[in-house]
Amino acid sequence: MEIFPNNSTCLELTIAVPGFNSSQPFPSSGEISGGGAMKALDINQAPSGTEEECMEEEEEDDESPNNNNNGGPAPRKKLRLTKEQSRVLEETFIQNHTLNPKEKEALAVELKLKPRQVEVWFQNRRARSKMKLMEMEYEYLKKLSGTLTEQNRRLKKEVEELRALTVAPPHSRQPMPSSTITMCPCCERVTTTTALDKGPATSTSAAAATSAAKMSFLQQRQPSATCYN
DNA sequence: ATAAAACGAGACCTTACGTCA
DNA sequence: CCTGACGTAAGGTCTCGTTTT
Repeated sequence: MEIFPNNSTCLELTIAVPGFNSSQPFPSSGEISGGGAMKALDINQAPSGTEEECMEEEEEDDESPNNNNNGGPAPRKKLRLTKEQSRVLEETFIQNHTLNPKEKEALAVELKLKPRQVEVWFQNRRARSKMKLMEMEYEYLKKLSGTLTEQNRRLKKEVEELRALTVAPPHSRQPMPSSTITMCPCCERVTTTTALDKGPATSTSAAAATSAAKMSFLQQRQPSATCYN
């Protein structure tokens, strides 16, 4: 599973979620049209009989038992979409995360729902997708944080070892300034320039060998001498 | 041409209902 | 049967882009 593109500089995430095309996160339909009056509609209807049956009788729900309680606020009834309705909505969502008014209307007719219901379903579906994406993003960043912490720990240890190796014995040489060992934050290359160029300052051959090995290791880590970042 | 009002749509937050353990 | 957790449909509000005045 591909998480971040290598050159990503923002939190744009590309995660393959089953049934969800993340390469087109939330495309705007770009369509402006009427239809705002749908907001006031009460689309609740009384569930009578089976799930399937209750969906068959749309368009007459304004007189449903929900509204028969003498002027008081009608108790909200939970509508459950049928499996088939959910399947069609899901398939449509995979193709496009937003619907223009025509598509919404057509889908509503096909599913025997009201356009407002289709609209709400898509709103909630987008929200769920986003939440799932954010959860995955959170998990990824948590792992990344752990990895970087561990890497940081190792590099600090490495720097300490290098300092110990490159600092001369007390009587033979001045201690090396700490600024001579640096690490480029962008390419993670350790740069040791000043004193090391003059060769190992240790007096014993064993220490010299160790130092040479370290230098060899470092040179492997930094194939080019200069970082232009 | 520009600013302000109006409008529409999506995002976001919240509530309420149905289901299940 | 009761209860709490969870999923989800839907209501309300906010924000932003576009159109109209």
